[in-house]
Amino acid sequence: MTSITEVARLAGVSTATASRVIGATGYPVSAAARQRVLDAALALDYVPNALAQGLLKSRIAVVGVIVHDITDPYFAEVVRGVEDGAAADAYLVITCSSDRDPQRENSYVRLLRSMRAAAVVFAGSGLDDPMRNEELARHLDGLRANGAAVVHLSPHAFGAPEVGVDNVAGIAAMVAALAGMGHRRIAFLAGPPALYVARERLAGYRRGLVEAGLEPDASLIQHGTFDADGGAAAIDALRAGGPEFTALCCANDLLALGALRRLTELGVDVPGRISVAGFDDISVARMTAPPLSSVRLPLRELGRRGYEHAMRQLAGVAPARILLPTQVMLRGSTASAAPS
Amino acid sequence: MTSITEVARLAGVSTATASRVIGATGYPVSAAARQRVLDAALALDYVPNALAQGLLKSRIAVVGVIVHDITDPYFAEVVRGVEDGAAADAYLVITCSSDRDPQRENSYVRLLRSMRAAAVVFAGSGLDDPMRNEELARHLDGLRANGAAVVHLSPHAFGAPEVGVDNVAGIAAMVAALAGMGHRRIAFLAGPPALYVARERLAGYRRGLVEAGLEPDASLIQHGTFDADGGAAAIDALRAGGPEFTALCCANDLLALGALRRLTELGVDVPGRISVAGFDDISVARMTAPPLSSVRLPLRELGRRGYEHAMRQLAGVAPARILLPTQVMLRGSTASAAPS
DNA sequence: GGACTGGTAGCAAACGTTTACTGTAGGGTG
DNA sequence: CACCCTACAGTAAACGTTTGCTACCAGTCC
Repeated sequence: MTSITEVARLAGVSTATASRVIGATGYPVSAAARQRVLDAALALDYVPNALAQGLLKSRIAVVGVIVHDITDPYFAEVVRGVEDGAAADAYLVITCSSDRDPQRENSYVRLLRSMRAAAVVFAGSGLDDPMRNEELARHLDGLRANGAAVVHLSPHAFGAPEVGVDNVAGIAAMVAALAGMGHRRIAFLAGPPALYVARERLAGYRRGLVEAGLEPDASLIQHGTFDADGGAAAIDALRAGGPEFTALCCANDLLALGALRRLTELGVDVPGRISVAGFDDISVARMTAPPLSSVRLPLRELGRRGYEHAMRQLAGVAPARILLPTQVMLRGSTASAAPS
Repeated sequence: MTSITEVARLAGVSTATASRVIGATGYPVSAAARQRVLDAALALDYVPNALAQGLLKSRIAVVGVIVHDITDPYFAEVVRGVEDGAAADAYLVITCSSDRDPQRENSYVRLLRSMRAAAVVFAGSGLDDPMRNEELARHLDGLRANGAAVVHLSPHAFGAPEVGVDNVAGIAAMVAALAGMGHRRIAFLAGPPALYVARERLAGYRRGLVEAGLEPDASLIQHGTFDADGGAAAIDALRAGGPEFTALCCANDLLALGALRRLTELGVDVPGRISVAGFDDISVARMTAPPLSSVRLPLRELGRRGYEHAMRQLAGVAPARILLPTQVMLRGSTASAAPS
């Protein structure tokens, strides 16, 4: 493991000079010495020790991303976006799948603190859980005390995300689109009530209904887990409950995919009998049959902007909050309401 | 940013004693001193500096995973598996999406070397590209010279994976299953010819044909990119070429999903007219209509075992190679060959 | 009573960098 | 010629740990 000391020795200079050449600082070094150092570094296959550098700076070129589960396409996209930004600066990205378990999340944050990660990006939504949030608050303070940047990409207990997505407008736009197709009874799969992002989306649904002049009906709203199984279960619950509806709007794509699968199993014609719409527009949405109508979220961009926001924080600028726009994508899973 | 020095001062002991308490080494410390140190650490919210520890050990508790693209469900699963293993040891996982670009891969490996990552897991397959492989060989040597463990999860230029999946047997089993349904003309979407893993899967296809007593026919094999667009394009090419076939076996699920989508667009009945089978069994496979028959790969386990293999390398044991078994999952996209 | 032993504790070096500070030489300026 | 400034080079301290070595103390054994 070659160190800068050996490079300096081979080049016949002090470690200071070697460091100044390698680090490409502006400090003046004679052309001859510079060349000798460069040659030596190449000959010895010298790679600087980031730990030593980090120790000195109390910060290493690493960003942690806390996600629910990297296996969830939503988060994979976001992480990729963070990576895109990071790669440009030679930063590395640490992925932390917390499964929304407060304990795991805390232990990840602690590890990131211990390695002096330059920034921590919370990709997922916060959970309304006083116990958890108190502990989280302590950790956030700790992170910031360590000089790390903290960025949220979803609403959380302590406020709005620094960089986020306009969930309310997005869902409202989808509801408007469905209403525009003649749907009057639009059910909603809302996900877990404790998840702040799910609440925002529910609010978007309500706003969409109001704007379309439709009557809210609590029996049309189903809560549950935020994944495909939750979507399937919600279908069963809705059908058991008996409310009539011709369209189903979902708080995310996984719910919609699960609902779609269950409806297909039950022999319900989509979109003939029921239109189904998702939210997030993960890449799978295009691959189902029928392809899923959804609301496109610029997830990769969200990640990249989150990274950039963090870097600006580190640079001392306090950047403005950003809400990225969404886009309704109508595909085969939605159609005009059948004339009743 | 509290250091162990402050903890020691508050506890009224030397840093050595504080370190021995915090580090939970076996070194004897009196109960009184131990308690004072613990109290001080808690009061100051002390978090050890992993950079300083790493500097001393020339190694930090971090594993890098080189993937093609974290957005590809195959790799997301593998990364999650690595995370599962790592979490148990309080290791962190760095995700590196190289897009199979040699230059990006090399720069990631260099960064991982610079931070003295304890291990690097290459999740994706190698590419038959002499230039690239020469440079990669240098980096692997560098990694090992740094004392890092190196694990491959797919075949690569320098040999078989330390922990892998039985691609040949897997595809052969699927071909056998299709043949068992009466299919005699089975086409194959093979992916990029330069990718070692694609070659293995092609070999599995050939072996499956031979074992089923079927005639190989080069016109039934389509190469292309390893994603959904590649699958769609391959369908067009096959249909333009005109060879008859009743079943389509794909070297991975993304190819199959793209093929399925294109066939649906073209109004071809799946599985009535053509059976379609994928490989990998990513979670989306269950969500398409019809649900995709595929070969289940224990991807998450692959990642976890890869991590464990790396840890054993670090511990000085030279563990045996492992080939994980696969499982054919028959779903709605495959059916008996129509009597011709 | 002296030597030894075992349990604790601390000193200080080492890991690989960066950088403030000091030093030196040479050239320009008054 | 004296002075100062600039360009370059080196010394050494500092970052926060861990750990080998030494030191102290109280028993214990002969």
